[in-house]
Amino acid sequence: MAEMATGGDVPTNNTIYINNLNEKINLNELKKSLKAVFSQFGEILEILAFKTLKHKGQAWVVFEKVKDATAAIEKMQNFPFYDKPMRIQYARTKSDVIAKADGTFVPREKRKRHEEKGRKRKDQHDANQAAMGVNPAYASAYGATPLSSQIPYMGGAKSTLPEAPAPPNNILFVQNIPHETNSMMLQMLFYQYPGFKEVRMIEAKPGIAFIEYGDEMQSTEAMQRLQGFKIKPDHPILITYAKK
DNA sequence: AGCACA
Repeated sequence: MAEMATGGDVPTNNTIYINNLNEKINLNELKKSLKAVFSQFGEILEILAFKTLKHKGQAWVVFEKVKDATAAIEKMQNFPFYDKPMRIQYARTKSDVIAKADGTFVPREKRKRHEEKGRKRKDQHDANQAAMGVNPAYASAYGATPLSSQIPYMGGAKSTLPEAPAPPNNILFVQNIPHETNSMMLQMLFYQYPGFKEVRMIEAKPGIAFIEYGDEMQSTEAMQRLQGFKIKPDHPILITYAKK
């Protein structure tokens, strides 16, 4: 039943386990950036990260659907995140949110490693197995918003901007960015289109950014794909060419 | 390196 094609030697799971994360980044920002990075693959139920010795530099991202976790592993493996390549695998065990949703959650006791260990392991294993099938309990509980539905496709029609549009440029000018957005989030968004070079945000001017691509064809493609993208609900970004 | 359930 386990498919081993991706993410190392661990069977598929709703949850991805990420390590080699930059330990200097504070947890809130880290989680926000992870959310920004991985939301493109599907609905995320939860992101967990801890700063304890044993768990720093690691995070768990729980997807509603296993296939989204699979896509995330394939597409984001070794992605340079805060200057370090992410290492991504499936998590070894099912996340509590998932177990709760499919009815297989068994509260775990305080860690005791001296007694009944084998037996508890087996119970956990059985619970995991029991949930491997279809899980209608949570399948419809979350309204995933596919990336495509967030992107108003311009369909070749000229966008009628109030001001004279700038001529094509390999650098894009992005406006209406939520103020809590950081450059890593934007990098994640724009990196997925070919030719991506860099993101530049101006500290003194929140809400805008410049995104550079190798050439105009590439910047144009990215602009069309990400035009109106909502980093935050009811807050579509506006992308134009930067002025030369 | 390190697989959790703040």
